[in-house]
Amino acid sequence: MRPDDPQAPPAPSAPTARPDAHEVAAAWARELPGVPTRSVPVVTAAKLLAAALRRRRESVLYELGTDAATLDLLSTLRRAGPPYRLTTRELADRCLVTAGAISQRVARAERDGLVERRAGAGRTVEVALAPAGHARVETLARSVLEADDELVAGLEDETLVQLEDVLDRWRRHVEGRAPAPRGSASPAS
Amino acid sequence: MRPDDPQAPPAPSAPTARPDAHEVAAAWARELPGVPTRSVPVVTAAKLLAAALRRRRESVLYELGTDAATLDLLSTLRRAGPPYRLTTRELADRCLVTAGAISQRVARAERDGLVERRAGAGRTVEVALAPAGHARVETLARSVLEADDELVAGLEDETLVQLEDVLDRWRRHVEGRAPAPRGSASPAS
DNA sequence: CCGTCCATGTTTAGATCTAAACGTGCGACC
DNA sequence: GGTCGCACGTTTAGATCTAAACATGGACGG
Repeated sequence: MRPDDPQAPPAPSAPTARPDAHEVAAAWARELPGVPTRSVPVVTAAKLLAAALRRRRESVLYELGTDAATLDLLSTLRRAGPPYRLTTRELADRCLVTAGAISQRVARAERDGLVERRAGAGRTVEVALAPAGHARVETLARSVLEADDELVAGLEDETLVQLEDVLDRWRRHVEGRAPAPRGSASPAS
Repeated sequence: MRPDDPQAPPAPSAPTARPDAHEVAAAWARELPGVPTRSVPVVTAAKLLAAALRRRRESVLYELGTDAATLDLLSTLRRAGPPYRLTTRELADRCLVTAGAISQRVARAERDGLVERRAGAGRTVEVALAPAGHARVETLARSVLEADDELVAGLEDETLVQLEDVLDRWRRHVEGRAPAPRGSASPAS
């Protein structure tokens, strides 16, 4: 993270002509008759939604001078509550990435003065929020959660619960058909 | 892509203890009283679903000896129909990645004998499916679409349409609040 | 006590993407 | 005609992740 780096690249730019999922399905049906294309529109919709959420999150974070990986690290420490300290392994488990990735994230955050590393029991390493990191994550978390809140502002509580339920059940169904490795989605904010 | 590489890494492994989204929301509410957490469960659910879909896709492709980027390239050419040839720019637009990424994807695929590059009109470069690539994408597309079909096998057509509709509308809402840059989701198969 | 094994962290190699720096056909405009 | 500038494609630098190679502290069994 380089908060005030003047060399920082410009924020995300304009949208692209998006190929329509139904056209894709139609193209497959035309080119490979007999192949099942019923899944194409929904699967595509799910992917595009997640991509849109991710881009929006990144855009918000870019404005705040940071990135998703750093927020994930800091917010995991913050949510853990006092004394805001976790080992590399605990972080890896909670952030759903490998320990190697945490090691690198911590190195970057430490370089920026946001966290501190100290030896813990045995061979463990404890990562603690530094004062600067604590102040930082407070701002970031509030901004991101408030931004996210806008995304569901127009939705009834009941609608929200139903949507969450559908998405969760579908996910479990998908996971049931193929085990999930570590890494990928950061569930938190 | 290295179809039969004996040095290939093992396929995706076991699941990880997943932090519950409601617990995350509760933790924020506890640590930062007043911050809105209503969005956390749904946003998390959407991300995790997309991650699950992605992992499953990757797992299927791993079995078939390839990867998502290559499939995206080959299937975009295949879906275009005869003569199965597109310029770098057309590919970039349809695959939703930068032209630089396409250049690299094509270099890899060309190295594997799946596509061929030839000069087109002006400064354009045309990428065409090589015979091996054509045969390959046929298998890949069928396998992937059939695997995806299982994911929606238990769902009524009407349910599917409704779900797609909700996801699409939510995505448009999200995109309306923050422009989408290029790159990210591959919509196709 | 000592050796084996396991869990933990870090480091490195490799993959892949974006953004930006380049090099270059071509058409527009004067 | 000549020049300018755009659009295209490639290349490079930098970011970030996973998997694997390492290194090491502790526990447990003999």
